[in-house]
Amino acid sequence: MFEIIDLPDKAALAKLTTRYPMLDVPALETWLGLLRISGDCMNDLDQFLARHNLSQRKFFVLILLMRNPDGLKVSQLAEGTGVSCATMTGVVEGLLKAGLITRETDPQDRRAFVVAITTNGQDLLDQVLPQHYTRIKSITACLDPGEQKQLQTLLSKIAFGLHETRSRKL
Amino acid sequence: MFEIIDLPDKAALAKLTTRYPMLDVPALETWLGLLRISGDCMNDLDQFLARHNLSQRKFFVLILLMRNPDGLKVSQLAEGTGVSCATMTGVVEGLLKAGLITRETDPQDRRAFVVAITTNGQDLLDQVLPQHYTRIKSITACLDPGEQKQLQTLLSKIAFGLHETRSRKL
DNA sequence: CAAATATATTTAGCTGGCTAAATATATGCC
DNA sequence: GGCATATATTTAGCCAGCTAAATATATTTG
Repeated sequence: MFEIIDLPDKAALAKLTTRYPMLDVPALETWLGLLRISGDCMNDLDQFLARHNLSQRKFFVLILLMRNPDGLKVSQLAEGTGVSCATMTGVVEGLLKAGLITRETDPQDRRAFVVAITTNGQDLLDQVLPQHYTRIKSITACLDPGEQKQLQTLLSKIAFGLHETRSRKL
Repeated sequence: MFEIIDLPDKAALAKLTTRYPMLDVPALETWLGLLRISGDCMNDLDQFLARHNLSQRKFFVLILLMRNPDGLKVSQLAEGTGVSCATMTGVVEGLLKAGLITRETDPQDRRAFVVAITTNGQDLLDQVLPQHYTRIKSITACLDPGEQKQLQTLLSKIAFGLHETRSRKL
């Protein structure tokens, strides 16, 4: 997790700039601010979910399964939550043990397993998601609708800049 | 790492709202957007640093040591980069092996070690930081100075909202 | 001054990522 | 039909976090 506590102050930044003239202080502050705040949000999410014995990964898997009542293959879960199949095997293992999902062989493809949410799993989501959504509403409550739109626009510009930077192979 | 690939579309969100009426769709979109983009930036940073055989943690440690030429204790490094002392022991181990830092007993406190950056370590930073700062400038280049200020303001409102939410123990 | 407490670091063992290789099954192409 | 290739999953082994307990040294206090 990104968690710089000891951020440079103005004096430190000035010194850095003499050593590294390409340093754009406002750009760095913007970037640091983004990663810092979002890191805090991420930690907060982890702590909230931990109270329900869930990790981010398990939580996302349950949500994906709720959206797909016919079940999903392990590989689809891996792709949908951005981890490898090997990792997803472990996540599925944990959720199975907790009784939150089922895993059955796919009648269409005997290589594959179809994973589906159980009543217990849905009950857990029905308990966690209302709190989760209430928290998210509270976290963003300081932004009026216009500001939320603004933030999303600015973030998408960053996403574009990131994409550009990568395609320029910097 | 936060990495939801399969975000809900409008139809899925509408369905969710009927099940969970407290769901504020724009708030959720704002929050998801923030964590998504910053997750992408984080992955990008990891990949960039990996090309120089550095992790985020090692990188931050080297930067802290550059800012503190007289060296820092293991506990100070742990605190400054947001990990436990136990974890920092491992990070220091790796940096020692790579010849980027030194570790000597503190003459003032024989329980402690003082860690300092070596010439090799500084040379590595002198190679990595210019690229790093150039990349950050490029990533944020789509935002003019006013927009950068705006983004920072909006982010600090989120930080405030997060703090409020936590102190309300939601 | 000696005992209790606090601080600095390390060790051991856990968790949850990862990749690469193994296994099983499907699919495509002669 | 049968071989080559592709896909789905698991296993094994690595890395980097974490906490709790161990060790060593400082500091405080009766």
